[in-house]
Amino acid sequence: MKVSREKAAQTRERIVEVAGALFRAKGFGGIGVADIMKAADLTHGGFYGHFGCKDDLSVEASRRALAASAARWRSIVAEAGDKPYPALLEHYLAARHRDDPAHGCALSALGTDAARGSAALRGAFAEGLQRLLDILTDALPGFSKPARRRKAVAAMATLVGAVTLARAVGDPALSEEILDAARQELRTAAYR
Amino acid sequence: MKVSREKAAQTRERIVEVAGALFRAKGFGGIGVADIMKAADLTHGGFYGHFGCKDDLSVEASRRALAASAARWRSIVAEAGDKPYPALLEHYLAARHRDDPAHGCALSALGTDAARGSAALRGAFAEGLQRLLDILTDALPGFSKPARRRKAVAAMATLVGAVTLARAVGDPALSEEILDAARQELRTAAYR
DNA sequence: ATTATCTATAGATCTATAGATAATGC
DNA sequence: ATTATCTATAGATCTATAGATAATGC
Repeated sequence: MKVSREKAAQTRERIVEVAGALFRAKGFGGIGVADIMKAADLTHGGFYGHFGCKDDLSVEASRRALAASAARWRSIVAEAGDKPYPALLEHYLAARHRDDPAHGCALSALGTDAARGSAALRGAFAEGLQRLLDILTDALPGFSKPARRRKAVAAMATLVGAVTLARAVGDPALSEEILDAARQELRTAAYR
Repeated sequence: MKVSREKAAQTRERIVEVAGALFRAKGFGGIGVADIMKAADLTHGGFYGHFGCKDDLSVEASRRALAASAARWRSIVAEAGDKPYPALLEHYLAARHRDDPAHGCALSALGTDAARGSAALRGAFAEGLQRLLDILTDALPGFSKPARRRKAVAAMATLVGAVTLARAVGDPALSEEILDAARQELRTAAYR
């Protein structure tokens, strides 16, 4: 059942795409190669024609997911006019984002998992984080460039921590409170 | 090889303690019941005399770890004199904390894992978080009680996000930058 | 002829259980 | 007699590989 070279490249893309969502939803260890391949309508054994091992896919899927987040952020900035920063906050701290980790930011979906991952994986996270920080630094109002960079780094920590905690606690009221508090404090810190 | 009832209670404590460290270091799925028992100098089969299933241990170990963090925070506040808030920041955002997840805060060691856990596990995380927020709210200077609570929630998100990201990125310079930025921004926001 | 995909399986690991063992405590 | 712990194992799952199959592309 061989397919064309072009189709094979598309198959590979599909594996990366599907894996990105499943990893974010269930963690790197929470989903197996066989189930990823099944979700991509392929058989288990075919995987190793595309990737050397599961970790290689983890790295590539993380890279892809973080690059997709950066692209989304850029389009939000482009559409937000003169107040891109609050627009990014609303986007990241939305209940929609909290409730759909599979299609959201890999930092808040896989942050603590990545810390235990390979050097290659952590490299992908560092690279992806830097690109998000670049966008956030440019989106912040006023201040000098170093001050905006510092504010961007701290804001990124707040965003990731808030969504992580909002997902980790069962209590819906507490979950809302976390997102609200982060939104309000970040906005105040930037526009005081 | 039966032991006394008292010894058995101590055995159970030891399992919870050892599991708390191993879960924080390797994630809930990253360490098995057999290895936890081996680390506690016991055999695999003995586990099920103390706990119904692995998830029960996850819940109890998380509860214990978060309660230990709260106790540590209280002693830091008690020793910090009139500036407890900066003392808590220094403690949490220290390189020592980042580099030793096994004995640090469960929120930044297991945050994204907890989000995928059972309702009982997420309940334990919510309860543990509330106790840390109580301490942080009391430690914050000035403002009204509701404003301090809001600042505490946002600060907690920043702390957890910063340590999570500092661990997730391979790059040591970026890791330091994250901790420094969080420290500086949080202190400024409280004492301006 | 090459190669993308599939079938089948080896080998490791993980949770949970059953039954045996031996020390405690009525 | 009770029970904390141990030995042994069932059953499921997971990564990775080997070899077969069938469509592509020289």
